[in-house]
Amino acid sequence: MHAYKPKAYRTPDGAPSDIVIFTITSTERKTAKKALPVRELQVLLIQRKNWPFEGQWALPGGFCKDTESMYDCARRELREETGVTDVHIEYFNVYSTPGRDPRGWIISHAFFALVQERWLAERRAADDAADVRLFPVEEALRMELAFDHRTILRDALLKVREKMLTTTIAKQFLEEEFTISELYQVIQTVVPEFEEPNFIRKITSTQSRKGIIEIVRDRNGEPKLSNRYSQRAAQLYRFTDVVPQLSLYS
Amino acid sequence: MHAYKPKAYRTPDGAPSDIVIFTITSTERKTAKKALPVRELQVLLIQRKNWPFEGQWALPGGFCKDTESMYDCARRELREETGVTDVHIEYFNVYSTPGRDPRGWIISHAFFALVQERWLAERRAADDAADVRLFPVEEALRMELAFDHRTILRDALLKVREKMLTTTIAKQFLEEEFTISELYQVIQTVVPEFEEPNFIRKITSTQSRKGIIEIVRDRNGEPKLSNRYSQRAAQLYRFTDVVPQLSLYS
DNA sequence: TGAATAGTGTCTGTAAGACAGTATCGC
DNA sequence: GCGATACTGTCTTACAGACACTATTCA
Repeated sequence: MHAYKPKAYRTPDGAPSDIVIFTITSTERKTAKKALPVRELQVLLIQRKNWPFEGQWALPGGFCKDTESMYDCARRELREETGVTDVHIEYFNVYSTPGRDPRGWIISHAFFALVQERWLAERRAADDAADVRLFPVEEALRMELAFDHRTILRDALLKVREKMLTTTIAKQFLEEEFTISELYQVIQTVVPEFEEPNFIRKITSTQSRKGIIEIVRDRNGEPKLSNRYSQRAAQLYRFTDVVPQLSLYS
Repeated sequence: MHAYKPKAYRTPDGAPSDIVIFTITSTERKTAKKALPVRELQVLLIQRKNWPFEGQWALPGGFCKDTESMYDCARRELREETGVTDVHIEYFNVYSTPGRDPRGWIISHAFFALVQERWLAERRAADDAADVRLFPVEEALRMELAFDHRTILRDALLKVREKMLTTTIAKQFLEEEFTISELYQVIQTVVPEFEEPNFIRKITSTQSRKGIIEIVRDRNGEPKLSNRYSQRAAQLYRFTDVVPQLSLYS
């Protein structure tokens, strides 16, 4: 009936995805023999080797193809930039302020990914990047990043902090089996102001939330312990499939 | 240095925003004289009068211009479709599955808006729409909507339900001052399975959350009451500026 | 024995959850 | 007095928060 005119108006010059890749690095403390490692939240940046923002650090990302969804695009870029597959990747916002990219009208879709440090071991630079590096988040936030990537990084960090406290994404930074101290440390690494003196009581003996983790037992039904970081062996836990439902009103 | 070739690859044919406009309708019960109204969650749809999906119902929305951000676009579309400004509007997801729009490669950005029924009083159809109507959400979810709009509507509803229980967006559906019953009713209208026998105790006398609402007092410092819906006058409350921080771990 | 981690015991005050009871007021 | 809304009283159990105490093992 009505003919559709596809190019009556200007169309975008590209729809990329940008990915804020977070990891937690662990470094052993030399002071003590068996002690909890020092953990730090880091973000992966690449140094641009092309115009615009040549030489500046930027979030990894790239243009979406017409044969893939934004989510596919983000996963592909993550694989191409880091070699990593099968990790937690989540969309969180769109960045579309006019003029945000000197190349034209480019609408960027921001994802964050949570990756274990060991998956990044064999990371490799993509064509587009002169260098790839991890930076502590606090340092990255003080840098002058390409485009509006500092804003994107700040938003991603706020989102991850919120989700760290309201969902079970902490498991992305932990082994399948972990001790309560490790969990506590991971939460504190992402949310520095988090402090909870009676943490172990709350999580293990509070009816309303103890369902989210469970004690690991060996095949004899005996509680499974670990002394990786301690003299006295600690109980191992794992996350269950329970999806916590928080509510203001109940 | 490196010349930038803007049209080396195919670029998107458009980046629209689609808006899921929710409202709660109130209809008086004829049985009783002073009684709480029957409330229902409704969504605004428009009937398309152009190809594609001519004649089918769709979410309001439209293409973004290169002089505005996606958020600006959504607000403009909301104003054009309903005449409404200054309401809660929030971005929640991107829809980009290849083939989702027969007109080409079109990446849609989905927002939801929460609007009071009375703001929709003087709504008017846009050029593009043969008709504009409110549908109960449950009915809209059973309809065959244009494009992937049923998926978008379903996702929006899940998001709004989650936010209804974890943030103070309930205030978008209430007057500045409201009674506890009205608040309870609004929550139940959006989240039908919500039930909380001791609701009034929790919200008014629990240290950890009573900060989110406060008693309204008149200029003499006397508690301000309302008997709009009841024989016995009920205490009026208002939301404070407190932003609730929910946490699994504390 | 001390350092480092991993817990447990116990007490107090507050909150959750259930459910019955009272209050107000128009018809 | 009834119906409809709006609370309050009271009781039991659960949880929060504090803090001292015990447990395990290695250097």
